[in-house]
Amino acid sequence: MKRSRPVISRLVAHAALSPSPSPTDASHLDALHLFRRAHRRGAPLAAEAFPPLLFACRSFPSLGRQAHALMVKSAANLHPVPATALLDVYSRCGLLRYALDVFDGMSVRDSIAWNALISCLVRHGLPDDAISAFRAMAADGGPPFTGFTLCSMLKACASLRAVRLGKQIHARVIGDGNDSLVMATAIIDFYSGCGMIQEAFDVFNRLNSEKDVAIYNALISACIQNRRFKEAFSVLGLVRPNEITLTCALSACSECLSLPYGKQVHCVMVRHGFDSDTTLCNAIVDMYAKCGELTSGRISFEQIHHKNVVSWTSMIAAYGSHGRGVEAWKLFKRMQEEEISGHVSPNAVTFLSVLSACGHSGLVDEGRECFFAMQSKHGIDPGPEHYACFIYLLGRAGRIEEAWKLYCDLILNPDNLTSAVCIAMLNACKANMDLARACGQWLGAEDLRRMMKDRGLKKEAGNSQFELPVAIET
DNA sequence: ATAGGGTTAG
Repeated sequence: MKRSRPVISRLVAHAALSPSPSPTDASHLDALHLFRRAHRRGAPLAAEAFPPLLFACRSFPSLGRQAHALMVKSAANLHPVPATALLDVYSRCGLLRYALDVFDGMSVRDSIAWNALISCLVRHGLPDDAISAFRAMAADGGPPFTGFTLCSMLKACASLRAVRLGKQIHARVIGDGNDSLVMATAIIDFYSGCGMIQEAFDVFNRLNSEKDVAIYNALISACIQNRRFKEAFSVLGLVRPNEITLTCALSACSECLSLPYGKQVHCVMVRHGFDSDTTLCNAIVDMYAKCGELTSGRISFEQIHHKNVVSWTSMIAAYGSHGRGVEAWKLFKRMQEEEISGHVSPNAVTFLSVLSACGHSGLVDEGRECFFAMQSKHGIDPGPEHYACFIYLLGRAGRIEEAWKLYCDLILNPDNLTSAVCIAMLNACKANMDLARACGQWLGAEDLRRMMKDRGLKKEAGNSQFELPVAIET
């Protein structure tokens, strides 16, 4: 069975064909090669072999599926340890369905298996299901909670703004005497997500232990999320920054339109040799674009070693917001050339950015091509926000009938009748009051109220500059 | 085998 069916060989060959753009991927590939050699020599597929193998599969989602097949062959999938590792790989690769199937198939579920499930649900934006799982875990016969469980639950509570449950968990953490930094960081992040900045500061100030950079980052991020930029910058002055600290700092600079401070952060980044961190580089591109320095943004973009989908999308969006639709479109085309060589592919946000850029510049044909290609070529279903953007584009270009037709198809499903869609259609109807009335007829009082509420929530804050009180520690 | 802090749109 070992030599005649070299599944791992094919699996690793497949990995070698696809490019490995980051050093992490490369080391994972090394691990896969090692596994292949052992497997070729006829080493038994012991259950212990799978967790490290699955760890290496994080970089290569298609391999996880094949590792799973090997686990079934050797019955390793019946052991909770490799099964949990498998669940986690599926979760990290965005394969929710497979992850849940693994959990359902487990006959023994310890705390770690439950934790991995809850973490998976939170990661996939299903906080309600995470809470249901949490309650199921608490039911008779379930394994006990651990700090891991409570950390994931705090995240679920933040995304639901479930203040009561979150506070109950906070109380439980105190009752357990769990005063770890990880837990405190999760609690700060929970209060921050619920808009309770004072509570976040209280947790931070009550800590007795030595603080690490992650908890400072959480506090800085909390200030920024709650628009307390001055405080964000003063906390920033208290910590030796890492890549994440600087990324936070940049988002504050972008929000405040503070170019001089953004440049300082850029300098600190270079001095610390953090320029291989793609996320940080993406924030640099965004900061320059938001502060009006499009060319500096472009230069920074070109210098990113391992551009990911966010890098490309940020630059496309930068051109779009500067009214440079043609440049945005060109970059989108170039991105797709890179896609053919296997590096990156556009996601839903990319398409929205392209549609928006085309809309601002009146590129109707390009916008239409983009809208239809996202489904047919890339298998991404447009959400209501894509429809809204496309309808807006068509309306601005005077293609009211085309917009109307799209709108009528769209709202056959009431879930699509979002405020953005209605506003876009009403905008398109400006030149045609009969259509505007027809459009308005679809809306009940509830919808109108919802629309106005949504508009209120999304109102842009005014852009003003202010002096920043401290300098960054280098 | 599971947990904390980060970037993209409207």
